[in-house]
Amino acid sequence: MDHLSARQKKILSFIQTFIATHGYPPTIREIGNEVGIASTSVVNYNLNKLVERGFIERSPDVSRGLRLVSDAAAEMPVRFAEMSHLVHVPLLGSIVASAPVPIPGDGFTPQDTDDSVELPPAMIGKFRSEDLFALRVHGDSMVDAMVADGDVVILKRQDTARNGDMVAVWLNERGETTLKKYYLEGKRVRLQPANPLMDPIYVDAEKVNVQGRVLAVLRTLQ
Amino acid sequence: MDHLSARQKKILSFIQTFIATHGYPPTIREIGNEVGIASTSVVNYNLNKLVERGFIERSPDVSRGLRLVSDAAAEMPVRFAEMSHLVHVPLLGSIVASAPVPIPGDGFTPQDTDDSVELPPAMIGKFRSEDLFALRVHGDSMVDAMVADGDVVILKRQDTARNGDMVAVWLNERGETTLKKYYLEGKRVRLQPANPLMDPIYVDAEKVNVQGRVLAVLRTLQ
DNA sequence: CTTGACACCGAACATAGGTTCGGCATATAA
DNA sequence: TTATATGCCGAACCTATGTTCGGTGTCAAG
Repeated sequence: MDHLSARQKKILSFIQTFIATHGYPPTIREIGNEVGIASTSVVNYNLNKLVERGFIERSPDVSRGLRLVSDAAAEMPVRFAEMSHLVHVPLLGSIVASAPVPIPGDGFTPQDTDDSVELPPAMIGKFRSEDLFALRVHGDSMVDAMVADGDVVILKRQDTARNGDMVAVWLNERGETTLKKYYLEGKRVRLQPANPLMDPIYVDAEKVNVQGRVLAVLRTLQ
Repeated sequence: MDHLSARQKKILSFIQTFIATHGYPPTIREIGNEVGIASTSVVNYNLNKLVERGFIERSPDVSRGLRLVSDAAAEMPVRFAEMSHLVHVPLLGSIVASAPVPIPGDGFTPQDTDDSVELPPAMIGKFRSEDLFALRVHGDSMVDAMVADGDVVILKRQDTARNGDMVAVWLNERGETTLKKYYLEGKRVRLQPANPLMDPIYVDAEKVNVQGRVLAVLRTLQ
């Protein structure tokens, strides 16, 4: 099966853009630097995976001896997407009301998952893609945030919020994760649902743990 | 002047064919071998001449650090360049409850607008991008469809629907546009809100004008 | 003739960059 | 549990490859 890990997708798209901008392919070390791989052997390892799956070809003992497989264009829309300029955001898991958000670095690292979401660069704005992660919403517990079952939420990892930010918070007193707009008012926090028909809740500021800021919500049907 | 020696022309054309066949540029020694130059320094010398005359560019200390300059590159297969870009969907206008949806070909053509939305190819699935258009939601009239003020809805133009499709419909009896899930039940249509807490409405099948099918909903914050 | 620019050679040098290998986790299979 | 496979790390290894430099021959100008 030609499923690629997030890391391999990242490598592939980096090779593509590198060739486009430089006119020659990147070295193993250049790839490792960009993708965040410490050892050249690991890059080598993943490049061989890409060869096995037919995305690239290599010439042994040749520096920069890489080429993208030419018929990848004609192949599948899947591969079409693999090599585009898209930003890959790791899909870390799911978000439910009854548990804290899985956050990268907190036992969840991007390498742990091979699932990822592709985003147009315009959607993530000026933020670095390393700070971003995605979660799939399960269940209808976020309906008051106008987020439906199956939606994907794009988050930027941060533990503080400014007024008006839509954030994912963990309310330790209630044992509950929720998505709300954040407003600090004195010593308490007003958490305002996105749905204008719903009422806000008020929580003591110390009981609010900001997990991340919501940058986008994606819903694809069918 | 622009004049190149026979040797330099030979070098240039070799670089071109080498890149075309290998996917990466040749080394100095590979060039020398092919063109019949014994010393690497002489190849280096002539390459610098080609740089001076603007035919190629070089990156110092980089193996195979060559690239053909624009017009030479224009002859190269640019297969990956254009396919790597995002799908552009025209943003035709806004969708409100009180007016029919602006549909391409119905007085609204993609050329009429210069605004567009970039999408990852994965999000539009197998559909042709020509059939797609986007609308921005204004106001809170779509909250029962879990669509908020400011969201962008990606639609595929079609005037029929299958059961379960999320569609944009114009209800001429009510004079209202709405986003609902479509279920044909006998001679009437059940229009089910996405929000599971809301109740469906029932409309005579002839009074329902399907404007398009919703493929995705995008919400970007900040 | 001398000088100097031009094109080239050969060899030595330095480093950019691919390859290999032992080891360490984690997960799934036996 | 013990295996086996996968993904990763770090270091050592070695060669592929760009750079430098002292020479040689030619030719035209001073």
